[in-house]
Parts: sequence; C-alpha cells; structure tokens
Amino acid sequence: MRNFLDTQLPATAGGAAPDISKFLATIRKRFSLSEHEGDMIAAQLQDVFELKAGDYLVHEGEKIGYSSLILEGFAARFKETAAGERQIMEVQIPGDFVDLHSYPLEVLDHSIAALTPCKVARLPHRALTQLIEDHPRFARILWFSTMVDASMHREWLLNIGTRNGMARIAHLMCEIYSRSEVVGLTDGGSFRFPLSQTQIGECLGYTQMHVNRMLKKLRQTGLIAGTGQVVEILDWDGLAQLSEFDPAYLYLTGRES
Amino acid sequence: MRNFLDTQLPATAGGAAPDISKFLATIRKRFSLSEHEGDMIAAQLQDVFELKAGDYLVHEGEKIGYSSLILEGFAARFKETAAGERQIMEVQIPGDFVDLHSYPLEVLDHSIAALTPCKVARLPHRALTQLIEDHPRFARILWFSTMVDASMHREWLLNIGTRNGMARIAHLMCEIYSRSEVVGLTDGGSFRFPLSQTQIGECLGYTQMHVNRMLKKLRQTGLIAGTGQVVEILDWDGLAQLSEFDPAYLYLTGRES
DNA sequence: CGAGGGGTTGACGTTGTTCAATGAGCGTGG
DNA sequence: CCACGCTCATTGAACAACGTCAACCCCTCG
Repeated sequence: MRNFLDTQLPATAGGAAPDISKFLATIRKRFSLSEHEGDMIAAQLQDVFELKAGDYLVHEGEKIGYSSLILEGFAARFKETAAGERQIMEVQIPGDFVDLHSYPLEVLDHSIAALTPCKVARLPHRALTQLIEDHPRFARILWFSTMVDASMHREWLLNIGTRNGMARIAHLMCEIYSRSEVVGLTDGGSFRFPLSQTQIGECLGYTQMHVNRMLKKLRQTGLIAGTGQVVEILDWDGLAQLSEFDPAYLYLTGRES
Repeated sequence: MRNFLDTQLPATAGGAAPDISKFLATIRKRFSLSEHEGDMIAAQLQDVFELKAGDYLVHEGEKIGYSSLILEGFAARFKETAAGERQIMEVQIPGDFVDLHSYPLEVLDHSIAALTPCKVARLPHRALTQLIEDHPRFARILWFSTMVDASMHREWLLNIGTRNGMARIAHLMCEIYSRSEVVGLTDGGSFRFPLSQTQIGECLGYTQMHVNRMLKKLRQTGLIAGTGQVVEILDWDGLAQLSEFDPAYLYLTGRES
C-alpha cells in the first residue's frame, strides 16, 4: 500500500469550501446545529485530498496535527499482527470524522486506510482548538462523537465475541446500512457495501473462504441479494433479528445538550 | 445480580475525602498534575459506596448523572445477548474512572458490574462540568482518558479477532498486569487476577471449559503459575512474545499538554 | 449437611481454517 | 487486438480449534 503523504496532491486549489452536508447530517441526528455553526466548521477545512484504494490516511504510531473528514468513499481503521493479519475495527463511510480521536490522543494506536477511492478534507488540530475556544459547545459535540466510536467498538466486541456464522455478517450489514441511511446513501433496501470478502473477514475475524460460504447462505436464506459493490436487503426484520441488531449503540436518536 | 441502587448504602458519612491516589497515579503517567489539582478533584467526590460481587454500577440504557471511581476491587463493562451470553469489554481495576463515558453520552450502551467486592466513589456530572469550567485543562485530560478506553477496545478487538488459544489469554494477563503495576498492585511478577474462568471466557469469547484447558497449557509451558485469585508471571518476555503484547495502546508513557 | 459456585477432565460434535484448484473480470503492455 | 498478470470470488476435502454434554471434585456458606 502506498503512503498517503508520498502520493497525494491537493485536489482543490483552496477557495471553495467542500461539501460537508453528510457530516452535518450525522451531527444533527444528535445535536441541533445552526446553519452558521455548520459554516464555521466548513470554513476551517483545508485542502481536499483524493486517495486511491489502499492509501493510508494515517499510520499506527504516527503523531499528526490534523483530523480528516471523509467526503466520499469508504475507509477503515485497523491494526496488524506481526504475521500481517489485519483486524478492522471500524468501517468509515462518507460524513465520518475519521480520526478525531487523534486530537486528544496525539499519537495513534492504529492505522486508517482507504478501502475505495476517497475524497477527504483535513481539519488542523489548532483550528479545532480555536473552534472549541470560541464555542465551548463544540467540545461536547466532538467528545460525544468520539465516544460513539467507542460504543461501536463495544458492539463489535459483542459481535465477534458472541455471535457466529451468518449473524456476525448480518450485523455488519445492518450497521453499515443504518449509518448509510443517515447520510442519504441508501436506495430503498439497497446500499453500497464495497468491501471485498477478504475485508469483511478482517472486520469479523473470519477467513475470506468462510465469509464466502456465509454470504452464500445469507443469499440462499433470502435475507440479502447482490454479490458486488451493492447489497440489497430483502428482509430487514429477518436480518436484524438474526443478528440481534439494535441500533441504540449508534446514538442516532435526537437529543439536546 | 442485585441492583446497586436497591441494595447499597453510603459507606461513609461524608467528610473525609476518599483516597484517590491510584486514580491520580494513572493520570500522572500521562499528564503533570499538581497536588492542588488532585485535591480539587478529590473534593468533588461524593459518598463512597461498597458493592458486593455481582452488584451493578450502571445498567445498559440507563441515564445517569454521575460517574464512578473505583477505589478498591475489580469491575467489568459488558453487554448481554438475548440468550444471556455476556461479553466483557473491559476489566476495571482500582484507580479507574469507570463510567466517565456516561458524561458525554448520558445514556449508556452497556452495563457495569462489580466482579469482586468493590469500593467506589461517585462524582456528579455537574461537578465535572464545574471542574472543566474552572480549569479547561481538565476537559482535555478527561477526554483523553475516555479515548484510552476506546484504544483498549480496539486492542481487544485485535485480540479476539486474530489471536487464539493461549495467546488470547496471555494478552489479557499482560494487560491487567501492566495496568496493575501503575497503581502499585503488583508484587514482583505476581498480581491479583480475581476473574473466574467463566469471566475470563466472557472477556475473550471462549467457553469456561476452553479457558480451563488453555490455562492448564499456559501453566504447563511454564509461563504462569497460580490457579486462584493471584497469578504469578514466571516468564514475562515469553508471555508478551506469545501474545504480541505491546503496551503502547495503554498510553502509559508520559506526555504533556 | 445440603446447595451452589467454581474448577477439572473426557468423549464427541460443530464451526471455522487450511490447502488447493478453478474461473471471472479488469487493467496493462506488447 | 490479445496475452498476461492481478485481484476477487467460488468450491471441495481434510483438518484443527473450539463448543457441548456430562461427570466429578473441592470448597464455602447458610
């Protein structure tokens, strides 16, 4: 995999603020946010970068001074074992503020790489500090946002630790569908699911061959359809029941603070 | 399991501030903290509660207005499946600020219960808000602290997702040992590890019987000794190498902000 | 002294892995 | 244009890891 810093050039010459409506949609599922407040965040975004599939956004152990917002494409957070086996901890979709945790942590405990071609915008940490100083309310929103990642980690632990076979895969599909819905990336029961079987396995602790067999079973059971980049959920209730999917852990219901 | 609120009574009549030196030791591994600052936190702590093994600190879905600091004893965060299977996401030891994530999240996505008899002190969220307003530096320290939990979740995902057999158990032992060391709860290579084999299994996605067999193998290999509440690590390097344990994810090295 | 929790062990069944072979699709260079 | 190499998906058979069922032990506590 190529290094992000080595290969990428800014895709915009600056000037026009990037479209962060997907990001704001996620925030607004949880907090009220005025148009002005949204513009203030957008104004802080630096250049937009284009990444190829496989490019790293950040490397484990790196100390970085900015966080990235995914505008388009899918990415993943992961760690690797000495043997080169990879465990994906979270799939990142458009609208995700993908390495916000690097703001408090500074040094990263894991890597992030693009799963598909991506478009990302950077937000320097000093701009975040400034935003928070000017509007202390943002601190709470950002902290909350990082805690939702932790909540998702816990649900994944439950998934890998207690569920098996089709249920484990079904749960991943339910999650990505639910999150995609928030940012307007679903079409009826269909949604983009551009992970290879190998990558699905890296999410779930399975080999690619086993993922293949379980996907086949899920299709034969009539719960899902589609083999490629797009998955169609034929029976949402069945899929959710099989995997005991309860979206509460995504914290997508409105609240105020 | 009994409900914490139903059964517990304050163990202190208030007045004397509880001993939070273990908590402060953990903070000071990462941030410099003056004696005065430590006292300010201690002053905000409310009554100290005693819990029996099995008592809940908080229930999944609950909305609570305080966070708890563990003074003595072991606790665990976990979720349950419909079938009653339990997945432990983190083992909490003395000095841990155990449900600080409830401060930004408000509603909890998981439960926390005592694994052994525990002594905990409560800190109301409004006191936290006050502390942060008076000393904005605390916001960063607390945010950081919750992000370390997320980092630990990720390492557990790697552990359950990619390691197997003895390595999985060895990794858990290395983590608890390393964290115990910070709060002065180790004695040479020995440390308190009061989890039953069932509970170890709930951490790692194994059955109690399989944990039993793997522990036996770890003992036969000469890496650890002791069967009961106290484990002795006979060969730290061997244990760390077997489980590819790298403590970086615990963020216990000094830094400043 | 009886119940209940924790630990130990064996035989056997299931889930998931490994090894291996095959084919489809796609971009690249000759 | 086709040949080639690459990634990804598919499938089968043998095998290992782990779970299930069951019996038994020890200890503690009421």
